[in-house]
Amino acid sequence: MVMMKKKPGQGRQKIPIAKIAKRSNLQVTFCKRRSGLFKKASELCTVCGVEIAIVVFSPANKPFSFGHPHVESILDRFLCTPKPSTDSDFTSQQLLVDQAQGYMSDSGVHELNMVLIQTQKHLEAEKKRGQELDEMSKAGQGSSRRCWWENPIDEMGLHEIQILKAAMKEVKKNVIEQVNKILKIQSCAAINSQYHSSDEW
Amino acid sequence: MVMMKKKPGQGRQKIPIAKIAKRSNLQVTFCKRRSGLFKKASELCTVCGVEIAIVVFSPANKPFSFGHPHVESILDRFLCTPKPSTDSDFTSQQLLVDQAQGYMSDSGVHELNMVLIQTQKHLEAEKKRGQELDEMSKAGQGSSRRCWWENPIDEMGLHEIQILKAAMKEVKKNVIEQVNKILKIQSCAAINSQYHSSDEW
DNA sequence: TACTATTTATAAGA
DNA sequence: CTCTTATAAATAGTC
Repeated sequence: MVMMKKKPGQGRQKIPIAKIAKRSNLQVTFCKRRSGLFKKASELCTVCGVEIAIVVFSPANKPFSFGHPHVESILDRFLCTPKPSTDSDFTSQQLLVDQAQGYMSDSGVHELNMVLIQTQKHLEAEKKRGQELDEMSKAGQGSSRRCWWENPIDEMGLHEIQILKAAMKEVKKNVIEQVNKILKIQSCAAINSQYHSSDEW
Repeated sequence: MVMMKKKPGQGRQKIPIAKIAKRSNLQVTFCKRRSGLFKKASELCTVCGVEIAIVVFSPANKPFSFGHPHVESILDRFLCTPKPSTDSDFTSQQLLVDQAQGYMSDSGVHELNMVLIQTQKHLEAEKKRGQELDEMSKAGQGSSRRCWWENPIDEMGLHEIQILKAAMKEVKKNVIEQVNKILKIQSCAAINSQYHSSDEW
């Protein structure tokens, strides 16, 4: 920090190594450190050009989140990524982008990158959609021709109804995701069409 | 930090306020700052006794994650929590552009093209697979089959109808919101970063 | 919220 | 990756 004046304050005290603070300080400390954490994340995004999502539940169980470019997109991507890892572990799913560690640069690279990014988003969407269709197909091959949750509700038992109720939020989320996918695909297709006319890139 | 010796090193240099680093330093910087970020998160967990999950995609698109107690439990909880869409969120529309122009722009055009082509091939494959699954799903359903929400209402009990009515109302509202949001973003041709925080605990 | 004394994080270099 | 060092940045305690 920048210091301009000198006053006999006591400054930052010794390190309370860990554990908990008293509740009077807990709220202040949480706010400060959460702000600091999000700032660090923001800097990391900017400096290194990466995508980060942070979810924090406050001492009062209030959700706080940071995300660039978008919390949910990152979480979706992460949750759809095979990650046989444990917490704080570093998994890696090498994407094709890794092969693009090049040296020379040229005009039009920016446009290419934009197209690549859009295409990869499109790919992710298609992959996920494929997985979902896979699950639907798998489920439809059971003893019944249709999924259990597609049955009329009055044919369900109490347990199924409860599950359905609990699943409504999931349904809502999935609908929203579908809309996002469609829109992404449309925008991607539009951008791609601009470049498909060129034979060589 | 503890200092015991003095040598004419150059120490921490001035603040590269933001933007991007050159690729030689990018990897190192990313590792250092990611470590620092996770450490900060860990401290926040311990000191304030809260739950935190962080997901980071590296410059090479490798997923890194931190979570206490568990990443997925926190993400699940967050995704199931009604999201206040109009919290204090800041947007940095330049981030994606900067990212594309910076980190990836030193990739060769040829390499980028190769990556793009491969990605598009992959995309086509996924699309085709999705269509096939779509056909299977459609065929398996038959004419008598339809989505559960398309079932005649008189097959449902009154209580279930009320539940579904309320739920679908929610779905509709959220979908509209999401669509408007996405369209707005697309019209700006920018991707924004979100910073959701609740003022109350 | 602001300020300050300190602690902590980290950019470069070896 | 690890270690060192000088310096930038975060923050605990206080008002």
